[in-house]
Amino acid sequence: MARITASAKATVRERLLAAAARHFARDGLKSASVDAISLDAGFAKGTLYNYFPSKEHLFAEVLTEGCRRAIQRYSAAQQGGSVRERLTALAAADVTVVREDEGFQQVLVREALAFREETYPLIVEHLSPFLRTVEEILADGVRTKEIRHDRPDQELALMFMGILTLLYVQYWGSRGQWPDLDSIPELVVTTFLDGAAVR
Amino acid sequence: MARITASAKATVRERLLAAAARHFARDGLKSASVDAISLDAGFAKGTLYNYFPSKEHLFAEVLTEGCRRAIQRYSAAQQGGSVRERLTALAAADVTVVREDEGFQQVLVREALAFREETYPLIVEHLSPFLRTVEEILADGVRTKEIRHDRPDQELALMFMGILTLLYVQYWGSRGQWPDLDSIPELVVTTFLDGAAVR
Amino acid sequence: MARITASAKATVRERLLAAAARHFARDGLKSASVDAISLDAGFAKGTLYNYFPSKEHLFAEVLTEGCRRAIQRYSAAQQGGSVRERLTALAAADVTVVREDEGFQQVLVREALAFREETYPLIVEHLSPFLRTVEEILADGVRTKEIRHDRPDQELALMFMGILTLLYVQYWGSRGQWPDLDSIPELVVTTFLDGAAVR
Amino acid sequence: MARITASAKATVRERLLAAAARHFARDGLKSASVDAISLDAGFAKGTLYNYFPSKEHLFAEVLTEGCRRAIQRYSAAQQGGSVRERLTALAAADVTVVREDEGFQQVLVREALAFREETYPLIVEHLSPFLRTVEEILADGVRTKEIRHDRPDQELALMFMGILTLLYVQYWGSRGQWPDLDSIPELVVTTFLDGAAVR
DNA sequence: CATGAATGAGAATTCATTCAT
DNA sequence: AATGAATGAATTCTCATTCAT
Repeated sequence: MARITASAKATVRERLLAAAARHFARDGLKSASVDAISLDAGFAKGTLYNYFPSKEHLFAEVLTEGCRRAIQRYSAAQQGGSVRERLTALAAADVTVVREDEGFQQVLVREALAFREETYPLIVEHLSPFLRTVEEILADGVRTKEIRHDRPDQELALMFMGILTLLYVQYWGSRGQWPDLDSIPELVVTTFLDGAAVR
Repeated sequence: MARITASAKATVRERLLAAAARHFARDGLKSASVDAISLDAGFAKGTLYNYFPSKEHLFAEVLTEGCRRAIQRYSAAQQGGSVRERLTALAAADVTVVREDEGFQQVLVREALAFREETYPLIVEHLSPFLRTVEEILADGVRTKEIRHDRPDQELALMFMGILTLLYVQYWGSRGQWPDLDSIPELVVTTFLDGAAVR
Repeated sequence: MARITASAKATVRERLLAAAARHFARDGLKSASVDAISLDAGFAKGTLYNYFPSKEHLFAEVLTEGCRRAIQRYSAAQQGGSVRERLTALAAADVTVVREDEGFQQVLVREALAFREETYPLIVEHLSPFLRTVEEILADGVRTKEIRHDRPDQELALMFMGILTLLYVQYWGSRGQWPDLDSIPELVVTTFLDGAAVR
Repeated sequence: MARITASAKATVRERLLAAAARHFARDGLKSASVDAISLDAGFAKGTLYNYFPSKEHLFAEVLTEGCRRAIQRYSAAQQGGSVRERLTALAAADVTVVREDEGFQQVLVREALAFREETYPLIVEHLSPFLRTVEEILADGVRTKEIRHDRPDQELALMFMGILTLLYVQYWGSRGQWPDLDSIPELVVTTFLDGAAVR
């Protein structure tokens, strides 16, 4: 089966990555089995090693690929409108990505919440553009007096992303019971902006 | 007075559990080593099996023990005062517990965020008393018009607990950089009640 | 099976080493199977790893143990007598060791002839006392005019050891046809001292 | 004139054999990699299997080819002159072959010293013409009283070849420190004929 | 009870070999 | 004829668990 086209190779690679994402999302790095991943992708176990030198490298590639795809999250953020509108749009873009790449994004979220030495830099690299986008929106909001200025933008941005992450976890954990993906953008924004207190 | 019993010589079982909590918190269920746990507790590895039938049982016991200890979280909640005061007190009590039993609480949080089939019931069992306490406070708040009534108490309570958990994760992940434990009660309450928007 | 006596542990270790020596002698480092060695020694495959951290370490230990036992080779050399008598005695002592530890000595000889980077230092360490003993005998012989002085002692000593090694290899290769072990001491000495030419 | 054909463009098979000889000489049968051999020869790994059915067959072919080339060793032996002169000429011819085909000859020597069942017949087949040539020279020498008659010609011939082999091993092992190739013919003859004893 | 040596199922990884292109 | 992707048997090594002492 030699002389396969470059695109065919890329397809195999993608199938392996996708299977790996599913397994890592469900089982974590340690518990996921290389054999099972390969088999799940439709190949014998040896095949995986023609594409990735080790389980750890495969995991890193899943993370990287997840990040690469997630770039759309923040690049889709629109420029104009109120802070509420822009944050909602950002969250909506994010939800779209998550819906399409559930495995990858689960792995990202799991790693983000685990804070492991080995993957921390990768995760930070992935999160920071998203965070910066949020910070910019918030900074604009402070200027327009939409956002309170008694808490640092960075901390607020972290909270926004945290609440969003939280809702994903809740979504995955409840198997879609509550919340569902579609309601997440509004939920995260109202939670973040308005709080629970009566005004 | 509690201090007297607490300082009493730890039983073998408790030492094993504490060591297990530390290791599970750091390494997770799969990566933690039975051998290392036993050794860390000051025993040979065989000893552990005189107290727990398997690694999985040990993990479950750590979870259970963590829950048992965490009961103080919500039982310490005071009855009177404003919603803000009561939620702050509840969070403060929670922080106290976390500070004392960091390993156990990390394991709980990690499991809570992973939503694994095997441990889900245990986690829910642990969370529900806490959640119900929050719900009660919020229900009181709705009655006193301190809390908005356009969102179900249950969902709001979940968000409160989620934000609290988030701050713990952020605390552990940043190695105490931000936030520190002491600032968490106020942070969670203001985030939850007030939101980021200017009023 | 805990609380085994120290001597029982040593026995297990020795059985593993002996089995390893047999297998390494026959198959070499790469082809020998850790599982087969453990099984051959009468243990399950995992047991070997309670005594040696890796196949390479095991191999090194076999080499080291072979060297340790081979110390008798040269320490048994008598002081007095003619060069011929002393060399014969040295070779005879060597043959005795080889007869008792055939596996170990085969591994040593194989490694000595392979000159691999990894084991070269160990081999040299093992050979040098033997070589020095030969050199001393030869130096005495030069003084007493028994040995020709037109070739460096070191090179002559290397040749002596080489011829001895050669005879072992020939013995193992011919499966004892020629030479047999008993005839080796005289053979090596007459080959080394007298040469094939008529005088 | 031989040089013309020799410098002719090597066929694929010959390039593969040459690469294989290099790798087998360095790494041995087991550790050498089919992949690396093919690549080293300038082909993809599949190509090798168009010429040799298996790694073992390839190894056997390297051995056979080494033997075929080594025929010059003994065929170059001159007829006239003293035993010393004839043996020196034989060794010199041998050294020339070794110098040109180092990889092949290293594989041969390694195998000769390992005495493995699988390759023993091949090795013997290769050695016997060389041995017979030596035996003939020695038999002539016995007749002319140049060679002692108290030891069988066959054993003496084996020792001569053994000492020669030994010097090659020592040359390879010391990376040319001692002896160098040029000095080997005289060394082997003087060691073999004269011995170390003063006459 | 505590111990820790022995166990062996299981996991990651290697690599000679096959075969479609 | 050359290629190199796919294969899967084989191998090393890990570690939870057992159990004799």
